[in-house]
Amino acid sequence: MPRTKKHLFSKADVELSEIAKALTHPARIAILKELSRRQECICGEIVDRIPLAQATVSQHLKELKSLGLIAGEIEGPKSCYCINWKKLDEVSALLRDFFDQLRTNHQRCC
Amino acid sequence: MPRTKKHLFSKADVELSEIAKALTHPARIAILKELSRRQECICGEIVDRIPLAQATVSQHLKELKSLGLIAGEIEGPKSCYCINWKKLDEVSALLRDFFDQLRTNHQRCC
DNA sequence: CTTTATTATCGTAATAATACGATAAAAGAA
DNA sequence: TTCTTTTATCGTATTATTACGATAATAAAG
Repeated sequence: MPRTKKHLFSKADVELSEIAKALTHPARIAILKELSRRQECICGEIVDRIPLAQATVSQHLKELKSLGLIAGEIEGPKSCYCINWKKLDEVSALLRDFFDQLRTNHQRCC
Repeated sequence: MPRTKKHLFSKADVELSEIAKALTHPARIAILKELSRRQECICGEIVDRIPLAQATVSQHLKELKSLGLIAGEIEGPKSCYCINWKKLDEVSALLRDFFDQLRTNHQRCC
């Protein structure tokens, strides 16, 4: 029955919800933190740091990549990921704007 | 097979992921925006504004309530919701801190 | 060329989220 | 009391997410 009804909402609301989805798993948060801590892009060191199977970590990396939050380059057998700071700043700004907007609208309530 | 492994992550990462979950559906974002626009708490006017069945909207309200982002009081047949600004500010701060932390760690990358 | 190490993808199973009709619950109106 | 309005909950169907073993793919090492 549940064909999703998300298309009935505004573009802005859908976009924000997509962004939020990136952060709904602690593994993806941990991956972003780990990547931000490194001077240089790492590869499968991430796998060692995340308490999940290699296949699962790879899947989370793929999701972060498809959202544009990280970039990955395959270098032979290894592959190398890093944060897409431009995108991350955009995302951060969108979330900040959302909360600011709520605050501004706020007039009086219970 | 997938018994969730979220308990293997840090408390902070899990907490942030729970917060993000509140925003992963455009209906919940729209509800928060709608509530913030009102001077007084409204009730089922939300249902009229959200393009989903009454039962579904009620379910989204319940989720926002269980996360503490909104408060609801039953007043006879009607019920009245409003934003919990204290909680919303906490959530907003946590997200801001997260992005700031990433930025601070950032040293050099590809 | 064969082996090894590293990562991505496939298949699949389990669980969570979404959506709504039907119905219950609650209190005011008739 | 009975009817009406409003909202919450239950049951259930569908879809999405999570998780991992197995396996493919890739390039360097031997």
